[in-house]
Amino acid sequence: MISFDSFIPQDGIPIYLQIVKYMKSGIVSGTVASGDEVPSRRVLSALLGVNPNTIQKAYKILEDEGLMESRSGAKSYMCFDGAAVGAVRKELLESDAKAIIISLKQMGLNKDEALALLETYWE
Amino acid sequence: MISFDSFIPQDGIPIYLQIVKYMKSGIVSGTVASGDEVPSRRVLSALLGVNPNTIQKAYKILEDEGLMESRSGAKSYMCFDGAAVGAVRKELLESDAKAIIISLKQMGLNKDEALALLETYWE
DNA sequence: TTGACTGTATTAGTTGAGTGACACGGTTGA
DNA sequence: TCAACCGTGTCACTCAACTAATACAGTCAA
Repeated sequence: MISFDSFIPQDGIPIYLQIVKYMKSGIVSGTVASGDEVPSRRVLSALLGVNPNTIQKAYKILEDEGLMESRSGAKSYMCFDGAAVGAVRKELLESDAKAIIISLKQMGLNKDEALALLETYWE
Repeated sequence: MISFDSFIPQDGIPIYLQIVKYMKSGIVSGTVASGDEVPSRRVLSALLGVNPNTIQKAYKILEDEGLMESRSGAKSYMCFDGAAVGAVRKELLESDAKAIIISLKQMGLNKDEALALLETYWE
């Protein structure tokens, strides 16, 4: 069963997108494996304090992207191959790096200052 | 007049929040000074390709936070002191660093890998 | 079969963003 | 001086996206 212990919601970004990203991050880091059982819509919605439909929206995206399988009435499972992992990894790294660097550059930081900032706040 | 040349819109985040953050980043980096004239709602909306009301929403927030002054019919100007700059700087660094590190940690990267990622994509 | 779980669909409320109109301030020229 | 005009900020209305509330339908084990 996939764990959502380290899921940290952020303001200003749709929850369902955060969930999609969290799952993809898990795929990349290896904490989410193909065949893993996924928490039901209701269980996860109760855990995160949101509506089951919000979870459904996230799961639907993962299903449409071929990373997950759902059957009406039955439990849902992750389902992907090695090529998919590579694609997701590339997608996440590029989008994250881009967003991060935009933020830091707009603040007028140079590369060294940015690296120092990450050092400071990492823990 | 404040420049928006280096404003880069991002998907999934409300535009008015991005504008607020961009202005605050400018305050921190020194490209935006107290007394600087602010582009009118219409001018900036045309420049960014969004609606004047979206700009208005961003400006309203900056005004409510005491960083900007607007008078009906007249031009708007930035207005803040040194203490405000320090507060905004702290706010931005903490929120950005937090968001960045959440993203990277969820992907299972350790500190060294995160620093290497930033090096790679900085340019 | 039955009951408790599962995924799915329909509907409504809140928030972001677009369209248009109004009201105020400062400049210009008679 | 003063009236017209243009740019400015502000507000009310509308549409779409995100989230919530509720009801419906399928699966599986006892």
